[in-house]
Amino acid sequence: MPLSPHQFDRTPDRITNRPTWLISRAFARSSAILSAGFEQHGDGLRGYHYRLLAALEQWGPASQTDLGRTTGIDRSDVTAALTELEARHLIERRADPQNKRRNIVTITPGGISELAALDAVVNKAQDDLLAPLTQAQRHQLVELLTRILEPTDP
Amino acid sequence: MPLSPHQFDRTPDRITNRPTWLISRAFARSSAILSAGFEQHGDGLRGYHYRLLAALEQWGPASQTDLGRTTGIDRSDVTAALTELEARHLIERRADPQNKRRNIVTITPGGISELAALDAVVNKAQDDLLAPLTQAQRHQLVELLTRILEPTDP
DNA sequence: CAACCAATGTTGGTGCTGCCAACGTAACAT
DNA sequence: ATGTTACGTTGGCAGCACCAACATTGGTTG
Repeated sequence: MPLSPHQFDRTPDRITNRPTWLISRAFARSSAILSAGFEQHGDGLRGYHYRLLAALEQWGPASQTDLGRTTGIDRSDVTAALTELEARHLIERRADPQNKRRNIVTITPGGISELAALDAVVNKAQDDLLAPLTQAQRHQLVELLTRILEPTDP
Repeated sequence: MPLSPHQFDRTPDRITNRPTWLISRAFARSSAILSAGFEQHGDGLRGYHYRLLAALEQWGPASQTDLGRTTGIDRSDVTAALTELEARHLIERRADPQNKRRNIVTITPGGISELAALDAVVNKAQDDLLAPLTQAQRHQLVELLTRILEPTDP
């Protein structure tokens, strides 16, 4: 009885239990939740902008290359995202007197409050995503994912 | 001492310990590993093709809409990916006599052996990705991710 | 039966993310 | 002084996810 609907109520085993598949699905859900949140509170800002603002707020002024390194965003994408942030007066770029090829990027007070708003969005996304897990399980998940990511840093 | 290099040897806390961030990084790693593998054994096939072949091999012939439902791929993307698979004679499309708007998609013997090759790539990707984890931890991770994904199916 | 609505495949387009190549300028190394 | 590296910028590409519109076909309802 091919093509009957109840044949399709689960994903293929070959795929379902594979970490790479699960991670891609988790990422899809996570992205959907985040972008929905960004769209609501959206001044058109997205993940890249959030990462950059967070890095700036946490570490203070930095060059664009350093921002790229710490946020995992390519130099060229950093340039584009910063331009959009600058247009909204959320960051400032000024030339480094010590090194004329370098821009020193600073977060503005407006950027800090925007970051706070985005933080709320991102925090809520964590809860939405991890709703089915207990606190201990959430911690476990973070631990495991961290371990996966750690040894590749250098 | 702003802008000193050792200021940047870690990612911002605000981001680092957040599941959405970790998942996005894990996905990035996973994608990189997979696409590297696909490129080596690549006849230009990518994730979509693998998912579709796997679904067909596991469940037998199906309509495109059903394939989309089970693989989580949009109808329009299913169409495109199947066209590419068909050009390589890895699948066949034929009209459903019972329902003229429907295509019945079948995997060919060539498709099955291609799937086997891709399976090897995907299996290796699991090992590469989860290298830092013990078997128990891998199982734990799968369990946690599955739990996150489950309740949103309906 | 006729009129409407739902499903199906197709086309074409969008957005986000992650990359890479090339360029000019500036700093550094030898 | 020369060559090499770092930096920011521009422009492009690929993969994944998603959406809108359309013609065709099937089913449903008045």
